[in-house]
Amino acid sequence: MSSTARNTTRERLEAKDSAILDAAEGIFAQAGFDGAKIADIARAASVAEGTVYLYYKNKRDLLAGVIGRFWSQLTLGAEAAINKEAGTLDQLEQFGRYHLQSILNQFDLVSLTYRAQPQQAQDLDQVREYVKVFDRIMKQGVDRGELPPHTPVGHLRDVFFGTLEFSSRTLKLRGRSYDHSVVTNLLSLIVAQDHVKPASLEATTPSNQDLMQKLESIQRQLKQLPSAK
Amino acid sequence: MSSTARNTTRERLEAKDSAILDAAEGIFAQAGFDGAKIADIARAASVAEGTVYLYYKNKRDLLAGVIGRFWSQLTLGAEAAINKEAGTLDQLEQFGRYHLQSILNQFDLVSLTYRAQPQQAQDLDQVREYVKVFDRIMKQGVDRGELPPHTPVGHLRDVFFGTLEFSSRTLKLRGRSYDHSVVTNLLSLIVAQDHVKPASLEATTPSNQDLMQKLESIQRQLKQLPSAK
DNA sequence: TACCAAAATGAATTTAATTCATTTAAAATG
DNA sequence: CATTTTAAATGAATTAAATTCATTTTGGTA
Repeated sequence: MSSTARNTTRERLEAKDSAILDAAEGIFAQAGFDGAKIADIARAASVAEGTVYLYYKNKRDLLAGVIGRFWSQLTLGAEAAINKEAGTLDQLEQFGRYHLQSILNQFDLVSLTYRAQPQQAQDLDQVREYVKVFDRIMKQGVDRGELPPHTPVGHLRDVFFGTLEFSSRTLKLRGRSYDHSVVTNLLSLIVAQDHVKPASLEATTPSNQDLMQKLESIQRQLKQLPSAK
Repeated sequence: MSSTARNTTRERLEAKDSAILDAAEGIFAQAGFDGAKIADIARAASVAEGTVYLYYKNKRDLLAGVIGRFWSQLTLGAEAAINKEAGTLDQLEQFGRYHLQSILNQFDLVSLTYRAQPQQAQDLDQVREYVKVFDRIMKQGVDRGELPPHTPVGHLRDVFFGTLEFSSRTLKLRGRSYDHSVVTNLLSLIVAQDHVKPASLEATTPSNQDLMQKLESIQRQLKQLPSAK
């Protein structure tokens, strides 16, 4: 068995796998999970029904394959859409725009995401990877001093993704398309949050050190103003 | 046919409908939509399989019945949990607590909500009713002058429900229970935005906290000035 | 009590996922 | 290059579960 032969074999198999995923993605998106028939998917992929089961254990697993690939691609797209040189706020805005646009354009696939994961189990790995894009932006913001060290990233992550997903549903429901004001509003909310300390509404009195940190943060932002596009 | 007889008949039918819904709720919550078998539900409700179909057109319709009843009850509970005399911020906090607690306690049923509604169709009526609880609080806030007239209720609604739902998933995922800080953080986000003014504000000598707020206000303005994209 | 219509039943039907004995194609062997 | 071995593909048969429907039972009415 030459390594060349092995490679072409693997490629052939991967091409077939891809064809099955393509077919499944189309049928799932168009007909929904229950409406999609394995027979239709097999026909669209030009394979026999049984062949689908050589690549995926069952229908749910096939959906997981489709959804996993979808979120992987979304992660790549997000990383391409974010300017690594930009400030935290700009990066958040870029990501927010990209995210909202994507989940609106592929609304059906996003909805199917919830069908891919059994009950209250953990997210698909690929979704977790996607979420990390947000975490990285925030972490960098903290490291750079653009966000306070105690920024509640976990909370803000739920605010960010929760708000955008619910907004996308609202837009779909009303038959409306992408609306940048959704992202703008969300960001202004998070920006205003900038100062909130972890626990309570009655924030502790800022110390002189806090004031100094804040002033330094402002100073850094002022320096970025002219250059920042 | 006397009206008494008609009533008892109707009551008997409603009791059976209720028994079917109870059984279905239990089985659906425990086994998920796909895992739930009509045969099991029928047995749990002490009726024949065919009888279920006299009350509900099909399995999906039965789920819609279960979910609809669930959200109706949630609406009643929410209205009971909110003190009509309290200020807008307090009411929001009461509703936020109630909502997060409820969706955590009944996580399975909430998850099933997405199965009850076909694809990108409109929400179940009962879910819409529930959402109106939020709208009413906000509208009252505007009417009372506790919120500015231009308060973007639609946006804030998506922030509110989106954040709480994603937070509930995060808590479940981590095996954690109700955490009040989620609600507190969400409210502080909305408050910091200057959309909501806390009820009592005492005019005092400017504290460090006041200075901090002023600086942040300046910071927000700076960020919006020239570039901002 | 006898009758009728509504309600209930569960066996039969239907639909679609999944399996598996068989065939076909590809790779290794000599 | 012919032969053997192994992997991949096929699609008819099986299985599981939703849904239907001919038949029976029940409750109300005259």
